[in-house]
Amino acid sequence: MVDVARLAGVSHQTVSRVLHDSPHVRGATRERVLAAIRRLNYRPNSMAKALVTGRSRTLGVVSFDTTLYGPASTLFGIERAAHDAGYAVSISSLRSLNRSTVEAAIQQLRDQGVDGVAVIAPLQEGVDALGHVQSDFAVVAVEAGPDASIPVATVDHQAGAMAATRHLLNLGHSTVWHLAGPCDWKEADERIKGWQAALESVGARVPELLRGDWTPRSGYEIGEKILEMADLTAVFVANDQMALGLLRRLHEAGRNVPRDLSVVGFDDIPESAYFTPPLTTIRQDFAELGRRCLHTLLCQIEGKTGPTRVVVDPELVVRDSTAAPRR
Amino acid sequence: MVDVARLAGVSHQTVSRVLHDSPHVRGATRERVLAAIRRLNYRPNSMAKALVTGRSRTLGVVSFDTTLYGPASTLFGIERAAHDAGYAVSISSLRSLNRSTVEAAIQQLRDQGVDGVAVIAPLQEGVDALGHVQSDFAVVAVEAGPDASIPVATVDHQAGAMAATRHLLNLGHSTVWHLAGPCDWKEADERIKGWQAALESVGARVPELLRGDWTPRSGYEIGEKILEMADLTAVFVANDQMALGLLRRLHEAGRNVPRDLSVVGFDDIPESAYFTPPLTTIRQDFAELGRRCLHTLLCQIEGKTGPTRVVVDPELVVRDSTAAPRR
DNA sequence: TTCTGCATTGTGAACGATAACATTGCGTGA
DNA sequence: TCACGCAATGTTATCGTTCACAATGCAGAA
Repeated sequence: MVDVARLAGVSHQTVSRVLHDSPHVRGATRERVLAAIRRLNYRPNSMAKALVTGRSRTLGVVSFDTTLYGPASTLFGIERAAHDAGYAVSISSLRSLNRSTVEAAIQQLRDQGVDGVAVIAPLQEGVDALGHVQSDFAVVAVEAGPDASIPVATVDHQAGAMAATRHLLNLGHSTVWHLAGPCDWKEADERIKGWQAALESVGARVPELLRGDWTPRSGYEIGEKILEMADLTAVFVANDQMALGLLRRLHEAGRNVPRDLSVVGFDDIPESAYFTPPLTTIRQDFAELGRRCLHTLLCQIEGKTGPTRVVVDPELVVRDSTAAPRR
Repeated sequence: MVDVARLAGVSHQTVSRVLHDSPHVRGATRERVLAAIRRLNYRPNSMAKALVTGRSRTLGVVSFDTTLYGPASTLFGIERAAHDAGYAVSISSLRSLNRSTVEAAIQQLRDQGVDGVAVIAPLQEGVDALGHVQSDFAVVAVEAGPDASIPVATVDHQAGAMAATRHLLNLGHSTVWHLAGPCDWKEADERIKGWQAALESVGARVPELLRGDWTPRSGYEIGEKILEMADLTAVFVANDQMALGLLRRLHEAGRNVPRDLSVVGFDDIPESAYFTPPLTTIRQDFAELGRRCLHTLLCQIEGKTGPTRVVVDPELVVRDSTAAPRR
């Protein structure tokens, strides 16, 4: 910067002013400085700037290391929105999600100088950790369920689950079974609640809950059980990967979906439309989630009052895995 | 830091020495300083440190914005390895991959102060951009094909394609068709080369190339063509998603895989084992790729001579989508 | 005793920017 | 004509570190 100043015959402060479009610079001076900047191929040092301003224009994202479609899509949604807002994004992906790992990740990002962090913390344990971050630091939780003590951005899993369940009930199924995600996952809980509420609202029986772990394998294994249940005509599966495993098991057993059994998934991963049969599912708009999440975070950073709770609506996508029950 | 120094009754330099485990500090002094650090909950400011040392211990990853399994897995592989090496990771995901976007992304990360970048640049255009970064900056290209002018880490796509093709030939197919990825992708090119080489090495006819765009949809659409080809008994598809689309189309037309037609994919996405039928495919070890890639990058940063070309071997996973041809 | 040498600690100047305040020069109204 | 105000620019301190070197104290050797 002083080199630029020298070449342009001004002080470094004037260079700084040109860089910030300050109105207190004469046109001719501005031109000279800009020419010098180009000539020397000068690039401002963002770390020096961050040191003095206390803002790095960098955001952190803590995410759960996974090949799951949801978290990865959310991460990219946030990155895109952050980039558009002129923020850089640092990531920290966790091998295991619990209070100490989440706290450590946040601390590490903070030490690194980020202005705020988004935590993709779908597990209850992850949410708990967030209650304890110092309140002078901007944090937003993604997918943290409805009762977190800090700002949250989330898809409305209950609404999605209700839409899925209602769709099956409307087709004429007397009740709907549910293959849920693992216990400690907030999204799994919310989807269970939505499913229950939909059944109860029409007075349908609430069958025993089935538990998977999000993997196709677990869907396949639960398929074993499902094959033995004579009265089962409709299943709402908590994600598309498990639904895939289930479809596979049913196919192996010679059961026809949707004739013998209707299946609805959740997520709408890119593969779902090409399953056998193409899967009826709930689509989540992760890009929108990322945008809204970022907005919340920026409001906190800038000290503005932003939304403390952001909810994105999911959407039912009807394909060929659902039909009226056989009589 | 001066607060800590004052509390411990030493100079800021001594605090710095304690932080760096310098041997020139008396045990008692060290203890006093450490106590002060704990007492004040002092955290070093990494940006101030970066400003003076010129190293930020942060790496950049430029990736192509996508939900594709490969790039996302590679990113996480790199992040994990970087984290273990004590480096933070900043990401910049591109909407479109061409020379100017790649150059801009690298420049932006550089301005941000990263010590080096890994570019996940599977397109020829992306690779071209890398030829022009200043040579004083550490860059490694991931999946950039074999002829790049800078260090490269890549899966051996040719070997993978050869393994897939040979597997089909060994089953007794007289030749193997290939549903390739889009033209400008290096991985697509390499897989084509491997396929051709495998066919030529046994004197088999090299059939007309089929082109998709990695999406399940394109696999489905090419399926239309494939249905009309009477002499086609085996297809090597350049990724699992397209293979899924193809399987779907074949299923709709009543063709049985593998009885009527054998299919091999590439990637081994988590869903592949549960396709109908479970897909024979080529597995890529993205975690290993990330590790090796990071090692190359760190060697450059530290001025050591590291590998200039890293190749990770893929692995054939045989499932149920391949069989001997009907006679 | 006095000097040398090493272990330990301190001092001041970077690093590259912004912030706050100081200075200069010029047009303007009394 | 002269003080005043404002526009344009310059000066100096500061952010929180590390680096290079200076200074101190004490033990052992001459």
